[in-house]
Amino acid sequence: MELPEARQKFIEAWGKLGSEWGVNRTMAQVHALLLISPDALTTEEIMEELSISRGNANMTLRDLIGWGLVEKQHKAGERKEYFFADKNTWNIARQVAKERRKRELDPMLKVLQELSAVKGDEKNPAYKTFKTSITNIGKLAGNVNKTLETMLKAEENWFWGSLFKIFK
Amino acid sequence: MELPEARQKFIEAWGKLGSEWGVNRTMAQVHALLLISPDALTTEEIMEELSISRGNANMTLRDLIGWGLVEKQHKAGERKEYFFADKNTWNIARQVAKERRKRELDPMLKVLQELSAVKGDEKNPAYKTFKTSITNIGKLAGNVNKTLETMLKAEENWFWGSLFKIFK
DNA sequence: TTAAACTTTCAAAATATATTGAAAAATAAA
DNA sequence: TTTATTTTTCAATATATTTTGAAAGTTTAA
Repeated sequence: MELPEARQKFIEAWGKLGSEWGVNRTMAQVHALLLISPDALTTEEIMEELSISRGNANMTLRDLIGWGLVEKQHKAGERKEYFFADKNTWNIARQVAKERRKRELDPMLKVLQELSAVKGDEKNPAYKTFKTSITNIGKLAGNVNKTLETMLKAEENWFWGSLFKIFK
Repeated sequence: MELPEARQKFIEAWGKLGSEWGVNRTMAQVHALLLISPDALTTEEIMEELSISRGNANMTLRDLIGWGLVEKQHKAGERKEYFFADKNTWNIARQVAKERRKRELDPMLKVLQELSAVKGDEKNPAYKTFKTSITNIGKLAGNVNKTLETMLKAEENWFWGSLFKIFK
């Protein structure tokens, strides 16, 4: 397979994966494009390559910057902005984990906390089941949270190395 | 907080979380409802409680069964079907991990495999960057895959225990 | 059989999400 | 300042996803 076809396929696959994980497809595709581009690209180039509008490109790039996956770059003597993606997959994974924790896990833990204070009659099966489920989900979420905490602090080698030492 | 309000809040929160992770909101809500219900419910009861149509309830329940999260139950002398969710959070997590791996990670690994065979000129920066990115993403995906493999085989205690032993 | 109870299907409608594109705003050189 | 360039905004539009509901299908009991 030649490069242009391979690039196209990767951009498509990354976009599809993103949409399966609740990430806007275009955002995943812009990220994919930047991941395989050696140099920073202009909005214009991104619009061109992915056939998307200026507005879409602009918003998507801001989102990617908000996720900490892309950075602006300016070049000396140039008016326009260039965009560049961190290509270190460990950084990417950590950044995504960090943001999703903040946006989704933290609020969920808060809700579970609130819900665990529900009042009711211990003899009521509906009450007992509710409490048990909430408690168990809370424990799982807590474990996930602690693991993410560790992951965020860790170096890549150490993290996977430790996992594999244990998981044989 | 009293039980009815708490139930409502949980169903809402679970639905929202689902939609952030690419799961149809209604599907997550039906799952939530069954998770906090001590007994198996009929389609009728689910429709009523969540104010959804028969068609929607039926399709959603089939999906949940397809994900291995819900089971049909029949009661002696009854015509209609009852639906029941496994309440063990470890089973739920494993089931979801297993299905998503099959549906998303496996196909992605296959694509990355194909793409790593791209032909090109080692002197071309676009080629070099592409190859490096694909290789690195492939390595990360491989590590995730191995970790999931271990998780799927493991008992809950062993899995988290091992994580924490290492992660202090 | 026949009929009642229940489940499934799926085209149409409703809703939600993403995208466009042109105007307005911001920025920086002349 | 004025002008040219670039970025941002956002109402309108397009697209994608979800939901409905009624008809068709299936199952069981009489």
